[in-house]
Amino acid sequence: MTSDPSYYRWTQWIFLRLFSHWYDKAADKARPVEELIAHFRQHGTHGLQAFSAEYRSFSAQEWSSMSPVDQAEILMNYRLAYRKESFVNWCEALGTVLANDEVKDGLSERGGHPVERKPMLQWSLRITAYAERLLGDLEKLDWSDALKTMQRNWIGRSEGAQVFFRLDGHQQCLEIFTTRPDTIFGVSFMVLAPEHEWVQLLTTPDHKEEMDAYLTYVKTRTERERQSEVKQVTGVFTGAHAIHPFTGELIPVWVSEYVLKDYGAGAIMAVPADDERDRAFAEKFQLPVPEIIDRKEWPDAGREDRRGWLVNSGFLDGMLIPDAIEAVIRRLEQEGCGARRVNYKLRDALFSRQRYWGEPFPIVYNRDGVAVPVPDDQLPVTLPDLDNFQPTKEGKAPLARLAEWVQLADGSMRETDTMPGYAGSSWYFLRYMDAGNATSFAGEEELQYWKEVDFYIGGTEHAVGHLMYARFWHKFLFDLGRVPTAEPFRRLVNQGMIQGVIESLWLAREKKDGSHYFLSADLLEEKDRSQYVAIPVLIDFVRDYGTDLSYLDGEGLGKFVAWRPEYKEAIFECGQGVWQNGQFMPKKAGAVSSRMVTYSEVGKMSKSKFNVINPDDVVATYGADCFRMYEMFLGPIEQSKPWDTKGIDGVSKFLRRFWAMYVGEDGKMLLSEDAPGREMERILHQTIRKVRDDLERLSLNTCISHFMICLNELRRLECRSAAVLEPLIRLLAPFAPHITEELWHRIGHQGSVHLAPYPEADPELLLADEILYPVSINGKKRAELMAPRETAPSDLERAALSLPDIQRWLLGLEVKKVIVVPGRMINIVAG
RNA sequence: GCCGAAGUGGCGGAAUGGUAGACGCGCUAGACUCAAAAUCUAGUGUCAGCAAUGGCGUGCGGGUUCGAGUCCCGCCUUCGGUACCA
Repeated sequence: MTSDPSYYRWTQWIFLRLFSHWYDKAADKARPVEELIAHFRQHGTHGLQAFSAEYRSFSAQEWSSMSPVDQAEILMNYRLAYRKESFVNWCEALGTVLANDEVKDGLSERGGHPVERKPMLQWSLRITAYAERLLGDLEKLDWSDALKTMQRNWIGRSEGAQVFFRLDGHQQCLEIFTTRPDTIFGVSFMVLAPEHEWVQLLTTPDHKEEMDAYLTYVKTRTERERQSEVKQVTGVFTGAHAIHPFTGELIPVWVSEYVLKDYGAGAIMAVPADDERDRAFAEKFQLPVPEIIDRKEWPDAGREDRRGWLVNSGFLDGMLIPDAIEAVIRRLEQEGCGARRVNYKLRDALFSRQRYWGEPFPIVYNRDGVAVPVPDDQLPVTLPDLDNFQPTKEGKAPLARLAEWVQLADGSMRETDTMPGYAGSSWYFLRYMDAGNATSFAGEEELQYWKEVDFYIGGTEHAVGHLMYARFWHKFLFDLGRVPTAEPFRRLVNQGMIQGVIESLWLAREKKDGSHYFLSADLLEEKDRSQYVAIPVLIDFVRDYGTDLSYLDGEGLGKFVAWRPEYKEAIFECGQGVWQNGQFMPKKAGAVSSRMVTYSEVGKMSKSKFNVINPDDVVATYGADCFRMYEMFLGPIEQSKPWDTKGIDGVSKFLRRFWAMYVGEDGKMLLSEDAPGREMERILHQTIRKVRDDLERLSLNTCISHFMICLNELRRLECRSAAVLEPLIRLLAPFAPHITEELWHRIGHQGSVHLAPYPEADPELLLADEILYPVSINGKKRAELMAPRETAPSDLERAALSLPDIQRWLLGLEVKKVIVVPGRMINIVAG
């Protein structure tokens, strides 16, 4: 649906709104760019509180004298959809950009080619402008705490200070962010991210060679690796020095991959005395570690507890940490070399993809290269047909191949990147409210009627991706007055993931005799594991799928290399022999067939893992109702588990028996108008109550078992009474929508069963006349007692004590106390 | 490391502090059938016993309680999330 032009027309439309709006921090909402331009014209940047990437100030006059190209560039700093240089995982050999998922240990998952971090001009969405609201509004939502915590951590708000350090021999000041400005007297070095724009500028000639080598090394490392290998400390000295704002001391400036470009200012002041990473770095490179916090009074306190007295810290000496933080910020502000600052871990969302399948951007570039929106009345910009979906040699998106599509008559050129999957998925729920609307993404009246999504059931895998983007788009549309609520999803429950088994082959990192070399999983020893990369295999090729010994036979290997031509000539070491180019060469006589064991692990079912099981097959065999009920029956909704059809027959039997209750083998209806027995009514009403209760707490698996129990009992009673069986259809309708609808019509109703009222339990009919009491001695059950519902506790006690079994057990014991819980149990305390 | 969740038969799982293992799968036996499938009936935690019956049983060790899978304390294990976040 999101890939249909009549839908993505509105995705493009929303994108253009994002493009033409900026975030006003004073009003705390998005406003049209025209208003920003008006402000620039009158006041320049004076008095402006806007969310932007760079802080630049200019006067009204300076603005007016700028060229249109320069003005456009300035505006890009403010637009909510904007273009900037971003780092991507570039794979030269494949000529494409890869997702973090597709890169393993610096090599592409496909083919094992080197991948490097490369800056490219990309569209991004300024979600960071909404960070505070995305954080604050979480409070109002009826979501699980686990999910809220995840979003909070992802947004990662931290309070601290930005500090500017003058640089020795340079004009510029180096900006850093710290949550602990009080430790400023403990700074013994500075660290820049390798991508920091001043690395080249600051590196002195005698350190240049070492720095270039280091930067080359860092390029081969993905962000994920840089963040996961905590133990290895690497870095290079630039040769430059910063000047301490209070002491005037010279502080060496280093570059290290442990500092990330996109967080804070991309540079830190390192305080080895109070930061583990800084300390490890100082130890490795023998930098001083000045002590500045005295924690003697709080021996158990960690860094996070912020307990301690400041020492060796100039004017901060003798202060407690929280007081020192306040004092130092005040002083930094007075001296104009720093300010209080709130920082977020959340980063702007990369919105460009160099792929074919995606919504085209409704953007053209004029002769000056300025991005210009396609007018609303020319939307949608549709995805043109293409016969080659590869990126171009220069790394441009596949659409760039279509010169006649890209090049417009007036000399301007179309954007050739496409939008990512989450573009369409960020607002689809709004389209459901008014799917056919041709003049708006959804009509105002419809939006007012439906408002937001009352109840959203989704997997945790969307916790910080989809759910964050959708909230952001929704808030933006709310600012525009286009949706009535500030949040899209009021209540949210995380269902467990249906997992799959991921099957992979081990590929050696090093080629053997110039060929790719795969090793059967049963032959790989633990110690050699780091020398191999797991290459996922389409599970259709695998024999004994899901077992420890799942494998590819010769046929499977043939399919594998046909599917992955880059491994056409690879060597497959199978143990008993070697398979290559469709031939199996046994090592010794007697080995007949190849058996390439795959590595199996339970994980999410995902297109990228090639382990998706299509429910169509199950639906074709068992029907959609059965599939639906079996999924419910599997277990608690929030629990993840691998997909397994082992128990599906039970549900299938239930549905067939259910049908057989109503319809005879000759197709005739079996219902009678006879008055139902009391027991039948009780069974029905107890089932109604239990199903309603369990539905309320989303315990769907127990609902299904209540239906099974109900059916078993009604079958035992040979129930045909319409007074019982008619409400039962309505009760089952949400669980088995098709079969119930069919039965509903067969028993003579016209409308849909799904519009009929849901049955309510009659409390009068719920209670059984007799209750079977367990009789325990000291908490151990020794006998049972059947008694009428209204029996008084004292009578129950007498009856229990007189049971023969109980008398036998009580021989030689003294009864000390009898506990009777009416309707529940009887316990005799004896000793 | 931190945060979160969970440990119950051969398996998926059930149990407001009150009969542990509901319901289903699987398995065993029987009925129907020439036979099989399908269907139906019965049994199925474990140990001892022909049986009646009894002992033991919810990861491990303690505790609270008339009574603990459930509550409390301490451990173990597994799964999920997350991490050079300055």
